[in-house]
Amino acid sequence: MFQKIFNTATRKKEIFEPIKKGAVGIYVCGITAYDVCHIGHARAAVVFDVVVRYLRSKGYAVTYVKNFTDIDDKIIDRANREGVGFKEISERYIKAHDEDMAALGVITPSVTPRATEHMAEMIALVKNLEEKGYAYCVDGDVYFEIGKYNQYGSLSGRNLEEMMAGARVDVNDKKKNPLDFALWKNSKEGEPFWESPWGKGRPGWHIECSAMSRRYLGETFDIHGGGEDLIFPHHENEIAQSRAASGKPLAHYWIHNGFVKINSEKMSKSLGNIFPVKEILKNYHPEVLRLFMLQSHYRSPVDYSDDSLAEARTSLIRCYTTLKLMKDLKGKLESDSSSASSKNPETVENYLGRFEKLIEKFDEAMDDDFNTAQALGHVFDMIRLTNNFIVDEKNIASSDKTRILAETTKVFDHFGTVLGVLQSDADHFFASDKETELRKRGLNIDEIESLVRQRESARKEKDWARADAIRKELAVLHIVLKDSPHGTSWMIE
RNA sequence: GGCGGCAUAGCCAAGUGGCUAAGGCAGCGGUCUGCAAAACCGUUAUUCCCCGGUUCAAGUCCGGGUGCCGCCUCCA
Repeated sequence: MFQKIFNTATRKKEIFEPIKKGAVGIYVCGITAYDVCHIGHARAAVVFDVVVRYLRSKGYAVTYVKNFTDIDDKIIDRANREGVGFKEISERYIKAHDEDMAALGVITPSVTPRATEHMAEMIALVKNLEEKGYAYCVDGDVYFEIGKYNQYGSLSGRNLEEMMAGARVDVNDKKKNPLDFALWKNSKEGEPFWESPWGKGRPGWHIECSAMSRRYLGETFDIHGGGEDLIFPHHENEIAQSRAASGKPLAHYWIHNGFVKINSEKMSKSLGNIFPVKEILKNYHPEVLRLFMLQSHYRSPVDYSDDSLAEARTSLIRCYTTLKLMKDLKGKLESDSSSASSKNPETVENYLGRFEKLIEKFDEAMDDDFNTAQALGHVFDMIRLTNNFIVDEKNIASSDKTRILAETTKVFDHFGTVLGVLQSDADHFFASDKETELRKRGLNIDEIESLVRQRESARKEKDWARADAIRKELAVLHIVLKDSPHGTSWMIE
């Protein structure tokens, strides 16, 4: 099957053809390190994480570059407000970013370049543009002259007249055209600066991505990604700079992820509805957040709310319940020496055949522009099928069970590796979930366990009235009990 | 003002010309259970915002309307 990708540049799904067979170069715009990561950053990170994971699972050697913007107005502002150097701010938030990403199970990109470590490349690029006549210097600022570049607007589907009519562009009389953008900025008194042919200054925002993608992936590479808000002006400007400098296309495929809304509203500082990743992860297992995001297509907006995460948690519990059943059955099989044969040998082949089919369907969904929502549908089909097998288990010979279990494990490994979920041991997952829920609800584990023990002794004495009274008491706290021959376990609903 | 997107069950959400409109959550009936929970089985959209059109065939294409949203300014 071919990999299809919706290319923002053409607004169509296209068949993906890498420049170099078997290899993929992908550049994604990372964060500006001036604050902690919020759920929007998390979505972008998870989306491209899954893209890279899937391409790798298909055998591509993927070089994934995600940058850090570590010098910029907002970083300087924050440093001034706190009375510290800009480096302290950027270091702090890069570190926080790395912690969040690790917690979310996001695989570290192949290269994570920082703007400040590529000054020479940026200066060379700006110089190149100046020499070619695409850039002009005014008072130590260098601007890109869009009038000299006739393809401006190709990515975002705008033309110059429309944008001029829009008129909401910043007023700056140094520029020949209001849409010209800064490649290099003269540094003001007290601001950090680097020496350059235009005097002391610092890079404009867009130039770093052009310089760093070129350094690590070449003049033209396969995929460029980012949030949909970056289409204009950031990516438009990147294309203009790079293409003007090299005469070649910057990237063949442009992928943009949709936004996260909060309770149906746009997330914004003024509404005060920014959710830092760290806050969310206090209340939910990271895979809950991943599952929540992957249940929608990456280009659609997702609407974050407590209810929607709670729902995703329930779904994830369904998955881990099955993984736990598998684990227990595996344990049972190891100490089982019976050699009875299966009642219906064809059912065994039937299971194996259907597992195979689900892997194919999963991959087909992922091939179709990374349709994780559809792929998850097949994951849940696999959950149901595995549960069927577990119900059916008594009729199947041990050797066949072992075979089937090995196969289910393989299937879930594939799904889990691609989506970055189901990566925990089932018992660990439930333990961590229980801990999180207890903390969130302010419940005391000792009290609960004491009641559970009291109920267990009541049950031994067949004092059902007492047992049910305790069940009811715990139910008020949203605690659900599960009796089994080996004792009673509980979890929080 | 310009550009673009979305509208599918109680909720979330796939599906972009053709077998029975995925999947999750919630609900209902059943099996299992001392009672439950989990799991399983069955069930829940004669229909995809509205009106017209194209077609043998449309949720899916075209035209119009209504509603919601995003971008055009730093933003994942």
